[in-house]
Amino acid sequence: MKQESRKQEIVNAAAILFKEKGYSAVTMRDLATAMGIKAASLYNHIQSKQEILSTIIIELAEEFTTGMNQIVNSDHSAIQKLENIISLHIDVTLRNSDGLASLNNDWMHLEEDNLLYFEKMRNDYEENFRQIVISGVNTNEIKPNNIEIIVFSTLSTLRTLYLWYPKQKNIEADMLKKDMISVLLKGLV
Amino acid sequence: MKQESRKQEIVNAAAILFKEKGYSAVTMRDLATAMGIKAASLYNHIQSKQEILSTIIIELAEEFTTGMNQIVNSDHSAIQKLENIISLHIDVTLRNSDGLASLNNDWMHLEEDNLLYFEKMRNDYEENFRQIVISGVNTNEIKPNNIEIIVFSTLSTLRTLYLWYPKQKNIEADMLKKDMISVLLKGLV
DNA sequence: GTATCAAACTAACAATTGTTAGTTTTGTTG
DNA sequence: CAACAAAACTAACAATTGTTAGTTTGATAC
Repeated sequence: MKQESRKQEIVNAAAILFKEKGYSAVTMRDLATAMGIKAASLYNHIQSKQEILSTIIIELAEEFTTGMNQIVNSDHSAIQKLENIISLHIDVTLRNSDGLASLNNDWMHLEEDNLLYFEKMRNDYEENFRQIVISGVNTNEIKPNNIEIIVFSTLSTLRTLYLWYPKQKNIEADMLKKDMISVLLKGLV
Repeated sequence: MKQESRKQEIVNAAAILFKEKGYSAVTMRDLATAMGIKAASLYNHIQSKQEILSTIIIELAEEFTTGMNQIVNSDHSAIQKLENIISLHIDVTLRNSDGLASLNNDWMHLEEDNLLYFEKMRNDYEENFRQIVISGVNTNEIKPNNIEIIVFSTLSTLRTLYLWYPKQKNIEADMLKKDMISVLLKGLV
């Protein structure tokens, strides 16, 4: 469908505005102005404001879920798995850092099924992460610090990448991955 | 003033609601309901919704600024200073984790002077942090990884403490500080 | 018991919100 | 050119927003 293209433009523009002010503070008229059209015209392409939000968030959450599942089902060491998770976050952040703002800050404005679906994906993701850390501790790959603190501190850094990365102009993805692995993981070993 | 007390109750209730849904999504009627009164009655104690937000955020930002200034002006080593910064974040988080949600997610809804004032404090704080890391690298206390990545990963963890700490019931402040210092700093050394 | 004052109330406002209905414009295809 | 669909428009709606004005309540002090 060609309409997909115009809808995607709207979703992308919305993600930028949501990043700046949050979902609730962005009006359909704001979004329309950003697109150079009138608010009512948006509804030729989308069904509701809520649909825009869920399009942004669910797609990203599914990307993370898919990536995490591949990593979990691989036969790498715990440390290698953590390196792949870091790599996953950096890749997704590079591809759609605007949308990640909504995923991090506006997920609670999802409604009904999408809210439950998102929360399940998020919980599963965290639990997979936790199990990888635990297995790493068991195989002596990872120093036996408090598990929750390791999980939290690593995840919070990865989740906040979207805020930080766009500001760093002179860092390439590969360099970033290398340094991030060094800073986040070498301390744990 | 006795009124200070009632105002503080409102501000505290607001911080909880702002944490759950964000500043823009919380209405004065929501807040009034949480206080068990009608929306108009709130205005006997506060001047505007905006005043509530700035009260929450500016107070916290000033706490961080004061704490950071003391640390910067001390004659400790860079590592000791970083340990004190971690300690500062944990103390503030313990005292007011609800308010920290607004500081992190709703600061952009501050208006005029308060917005500028906040942004200046935030920038100064980051710059102080950065200089401490740099001096630590210069004295060989800290491994010479990319400075920005060290600053970002450490700060992002500290800034997100408010999300995580209230969920951990069986961790005391001292234990948390010890583990946090271990996870965040030992890796850098 | 009357005066006082903080703190609640009712009622209403002007502005803004997401959204719908119906119409016109634009560009492409036969 | 005629036909069609995509995509814009105007106009309006019902609901909700932050806030104000004026009034009543309830407790404390004289």
